[in-house]
Amino acid sequence: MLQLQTLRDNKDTIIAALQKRNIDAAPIVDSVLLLDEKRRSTQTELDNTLAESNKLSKEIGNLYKTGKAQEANVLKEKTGTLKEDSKRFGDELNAITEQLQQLLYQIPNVPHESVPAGSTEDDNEEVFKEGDIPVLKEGSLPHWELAKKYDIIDFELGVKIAGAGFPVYKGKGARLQRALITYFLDKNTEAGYTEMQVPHMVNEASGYGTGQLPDKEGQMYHIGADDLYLIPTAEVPVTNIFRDEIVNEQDFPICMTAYTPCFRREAGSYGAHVRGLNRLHQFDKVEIVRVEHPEKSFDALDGMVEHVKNILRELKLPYRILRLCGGDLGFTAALTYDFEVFSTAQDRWLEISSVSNFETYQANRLKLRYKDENGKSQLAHTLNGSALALPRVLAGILENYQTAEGIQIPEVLVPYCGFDMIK
RNA sequence: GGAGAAAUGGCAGAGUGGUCGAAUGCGGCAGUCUUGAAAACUGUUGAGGGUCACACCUCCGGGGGUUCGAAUCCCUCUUUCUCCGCCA
Repeated sequence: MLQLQTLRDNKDTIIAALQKRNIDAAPIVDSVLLLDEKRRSTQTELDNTLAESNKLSKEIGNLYKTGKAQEANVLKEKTGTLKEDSKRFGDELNAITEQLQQLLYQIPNVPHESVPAGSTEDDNEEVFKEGDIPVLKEGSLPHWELAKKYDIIDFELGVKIAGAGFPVYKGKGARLQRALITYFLDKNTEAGYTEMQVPHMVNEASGYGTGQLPDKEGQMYHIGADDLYLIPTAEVPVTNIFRDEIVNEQDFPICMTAYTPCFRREAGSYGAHVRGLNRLHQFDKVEIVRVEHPEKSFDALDGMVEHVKNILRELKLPYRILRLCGGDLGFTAALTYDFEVFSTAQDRWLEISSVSNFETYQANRLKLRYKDENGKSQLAHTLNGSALALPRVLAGILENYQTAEGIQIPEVLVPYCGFDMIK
C-alpha cells in the first residue's frame, strides 16, 4: 500500500510511474486525495467535539466533588448534542477511512525507475544469461515422460487422491525432492539466512499484510470453516512474522529462509503449457525473505540475485535473468528479477525464481517499522525471492541431465541423495 | 469438546468509575563518576492521527453498550492458562 503522505507529495510522479503498468491511476489517486482531505477535516471536527465533551466532563466531575450537584446537572444537559455530534462524526470518519483504505488497496506499487515499459512477458528485459544449453540426443524426453519411464513421479496417482496438479513423488523422485530442499536450505543458511518453520495456513490479516488480499483472493485456497488460507508462498507467513513490529535499525539486515509447500488454485490457467511439473496446485519451495533498511534494500536485492545465481551455477543448469516489465510486474513489487532455467526437451524457459523488492509497500500494510537514528519510526523495506522453487528445477534437472543410461544427479546433490543416477 | 481463570507500555506487574497514557521494577537511551568498563546516582524512554509548530484527539486483546465521564461496569468475539475428556 502506498503511503498517503508520499501520494500527497508526489502525486504526478507516481501517476507517471504507474503508467509503466499500463494503468491510468489519475482518477483513483484524485479520489484518494479528495477522501484524504475529507478524512482530515472530519477528524478535526470529531476531535474538537471530543475535546469539548472531555472538558465538560471534567468540570462536571469537579462540581460533584465540591457538592455543586445542581450546577453539574445543568452542564450535563449540554453534553447531549455533543454526544450526538461525536457519534455522527465518528461514524462518518469510519466510513471515510474504510473507503479510503479500499481505494488504497487497489493501487499497485510504484515501479522502480529501472523497470522497462511493456505489457506482457515478451517485454521483459533479459539482463543476464549463463550456462551451456546441452544438445540432447535423439529420443530425449520431456520430464513427464522421464518421470513415468523411471517411475519417480506419478501424476495419475495424484489425480486419484486429490486432483490434477497434485503429483505423487516416488522412490528416488521423492528422495531427490528432499535432497533439493535440504540443499537449498543449507545454501541459504550458509549465506546468513535463518531457517524458519512456519504455519502453512494464514489468517486474513496476514493475507492483507503481504498483499495477496484483496488482490489475489481467488488464487488462494480458502478454508471456510476456519477462515484460513493455504499459503501460496512462504513469503506470506515469513514476512508476517514482522507485522506490527518496530525493529531496531541495528537489527538489519533481517534474513530468513523457509521451506514450505505452496498451494495455488491457478484458476483459469489450463492448456498445453501446464503439463507435468510446469504448473501445479501444490508444490515445494524454499524461500528467502529479507527486511532491510530503505537505503540498503537494492543492494540487498542484488545480493539475493547473486545468491540464486550461485545455486544455479552449482547445479550447472542453464539459466537467464529477466527484469520484469511494468505489465508483468507483480502488484506489490517495485522491481522483480525472474530466473528461468532452460528446459531442453520442452525447448522453453521455465520460471524457477522470482526475486523482488517491495520497498515500503508491504511494510506499510504490515506496519513494519524501524527506529531511525533520531528515534523516529520509519517504514522498513521488505524483499523476498525463491531459492528455489522445486518442480521446475526438477524438470530442468530431469530433462537436461538425461542420458541413455538414465538421469544423472548433479554433483552437488549426490551427497544429499545418496545416489548419482536414476535408472 | 466440558468447567474455571485471565488478557494493561519492550518485559514483569499495580491500578475496580473522574485528577490514569497509566504506579513500581527490569530493560533501553543520555549524563555524572571512571584511564575505560562495571556498580552507583541523575534524567529520559509506548504507538498513531493532527499542526509550520503548539493545541488537541485516539489507543489498556477485538467489537458493541451503560454513563456527563470507563483500563475499571455490562454484552459479545478472540486468544492464553489450569483442570477433565479425546488424541498425533
